[in-house]
Amino acid sequence: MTRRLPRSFYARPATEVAPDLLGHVLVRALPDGRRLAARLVEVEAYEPDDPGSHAFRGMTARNEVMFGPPGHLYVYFTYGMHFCMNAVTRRAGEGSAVLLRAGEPLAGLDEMRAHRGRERDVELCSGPGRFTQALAIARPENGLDLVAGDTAWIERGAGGGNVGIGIRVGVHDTSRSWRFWLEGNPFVSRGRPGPPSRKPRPASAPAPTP
DNA sequence: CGTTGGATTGGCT
DNA sequence: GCCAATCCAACGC
Repeated sequence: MTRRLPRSFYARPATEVAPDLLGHVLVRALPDGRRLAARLVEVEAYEPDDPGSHAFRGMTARNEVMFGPPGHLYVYFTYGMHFCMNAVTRRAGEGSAVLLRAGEPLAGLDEMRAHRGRERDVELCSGPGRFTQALAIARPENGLDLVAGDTAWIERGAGGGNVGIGIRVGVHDTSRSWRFWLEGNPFVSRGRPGPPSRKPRPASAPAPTP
């Protein structure tokens, strides 16, 4: 039996691949042979013709992996200090991917703690920048093959759980609710959007005075 | 060529 | 809740 997700899994629209990835397990093999693993609990889809996507304005040196064949890892650098990782979807030339935003640590937690400089489990992989740091994924890992490579891959997991759906973090587009997470999972990132967290107060009521 | 702000995080008010 | 950190891609002139 094969545990690794095949190329065909990724060769679909990102909006289909993204929710299907929840519950599967991202495995990272370090150069020294040690393995780290985390269950995917939060992802976001980025499609062609999607103004929120890096691929929207065409291929550049930065996003060229997004336009390559599916099942590869697209890693980019942002805010001058963080890396984010995506699984490339659709067919070569189409420019689409799924951002891996958060994971539940399963194996190699001590390595993750060392990479992160943090102790608590919930601070290891709960956020796109944290996730890449915990798994030691950066510029050199951009473009690696998740299907045929031996550096990182995604294995079938238990899946399951209710899937929460909301707008993507940092993308001001309320018409595309392409953020997916495992409802109630404590390892989901602190991303602001999703369901409204505060009840509206009557307009006539006085503002709360703390 | 200069400016702007980002698919973020962590620390401080 | 607010904001600095710190690089660089995208865009305007």
